[in-house]
Amino acid sequence: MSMDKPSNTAPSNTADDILAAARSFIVASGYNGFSYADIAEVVGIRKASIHHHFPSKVDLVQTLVRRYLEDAVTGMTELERNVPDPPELLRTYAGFWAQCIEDASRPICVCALLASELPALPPEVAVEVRAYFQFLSGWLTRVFERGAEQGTLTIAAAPRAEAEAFMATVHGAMISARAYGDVLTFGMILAPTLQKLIPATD
Amino acid sequence: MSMDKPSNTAPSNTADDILAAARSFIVASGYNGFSYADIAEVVGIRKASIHHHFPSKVDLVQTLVRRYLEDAVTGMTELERNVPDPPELLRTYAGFWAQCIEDASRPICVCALLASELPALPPEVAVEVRAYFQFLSGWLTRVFERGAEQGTLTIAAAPRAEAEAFMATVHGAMISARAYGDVLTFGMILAPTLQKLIPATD
DNA sequence: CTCGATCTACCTACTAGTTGGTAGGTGACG
DNA sequence: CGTCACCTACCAACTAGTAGGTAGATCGAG
Repeated sequence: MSMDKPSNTAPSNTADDILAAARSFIVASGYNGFSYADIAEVVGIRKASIHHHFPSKVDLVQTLVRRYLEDAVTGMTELERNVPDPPELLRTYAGFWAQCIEDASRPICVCALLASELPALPPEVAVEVRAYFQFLSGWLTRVFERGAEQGTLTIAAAPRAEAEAFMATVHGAMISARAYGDVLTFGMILAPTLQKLIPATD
Repeated sequence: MSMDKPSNTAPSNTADDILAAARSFIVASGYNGFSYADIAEVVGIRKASIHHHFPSKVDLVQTLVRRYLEDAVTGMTELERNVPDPPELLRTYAGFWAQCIEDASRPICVCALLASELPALPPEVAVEVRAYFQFLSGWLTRVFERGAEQGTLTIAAAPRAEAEAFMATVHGAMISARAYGDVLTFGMILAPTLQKLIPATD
């Protein structure tokens, strides 16, 4: 199997290209909205070659979502180190997605989209999507707990409930932006949401 | 398989059966998540017969979403006549969906799901989905306007923004409930959301 | 240094099954 | 009679996935 060091023989980025293509298809139309043929065309290889990197579609999407979660974990960890203030943390998180939607680089969260069609997902993928929600909800819960302790966030219910509500609003705002075809909708929705959570200071 | 005849003189309800089957498939897995063969099996007719009622898949889903919107319009109008109080209106709306999710009868809003995969939808369907969002947002905006005038709703931003935020939270909460596989999640999310909007009366 | 074994990344060609959709026929009924 | 609702029997295109082959890089042994 693989005891080799990937340090020198790195240039095979085809697997990453496949994952990137798959992600762009998934955020456009979900798990059933793309085929190996679609990916083959944009990556520039033959359909069968995809199976060399990802034996089945389940493997491909499972890898994709797992990596998506890993990126979220590292991203949130880094964000928290740079920006320790709970209100600023929420603002930065919301601002990140506002930016992603406005420049169309990531018009919606992969896991939010996949969760909406979760009953139809292969179980291997479903479990990864669920893990993403649990991680994000846990992270937000800790932010709200800290904000409540410090008095820097105004919360009316348990931190867990506030975190789930905040996450739901973010995901719903992505969907609304998509429904209206208006990238500014996301920011319009998050503004009052953040305003209610952050005591007026200025 | 049996040729049981609809001896009751009712008009052909096959079209409605097809629409009902399509809806249950769509809420499970989206536009690309079902086929004419799937519908034929649960309705108990042959695949080709569906084309007699709905010439194409686009016709079928377009009819479905249009009727979904019509039902929403009549439902909201009736609701507003019975329950004129803005806070109670929001509570009833949220409670309706909480009930639908808990008894699994409508585990998610058809249009919220379709909106998430909107770029992949046929334009005829996309326009109906957009119309649903516009109607619901408009209705909620009027509720928030009235609540703000009366002082029965505590809003921090423009009624339109509050309405969009509320709608987004409802849709996001549906997705979270689905992601966690926990029907009580929806209610947990809506509780603090409503609490913030409705001034304490006790 | 060279020979061959092995591995990687890709290919052509194919399979079995599914997709939405069509053509044309049949029996019931007013 | 014609219309309606449904049928059988198709179709071309597409689905994920498989079989087997090839060019080139790598590597260890003689």
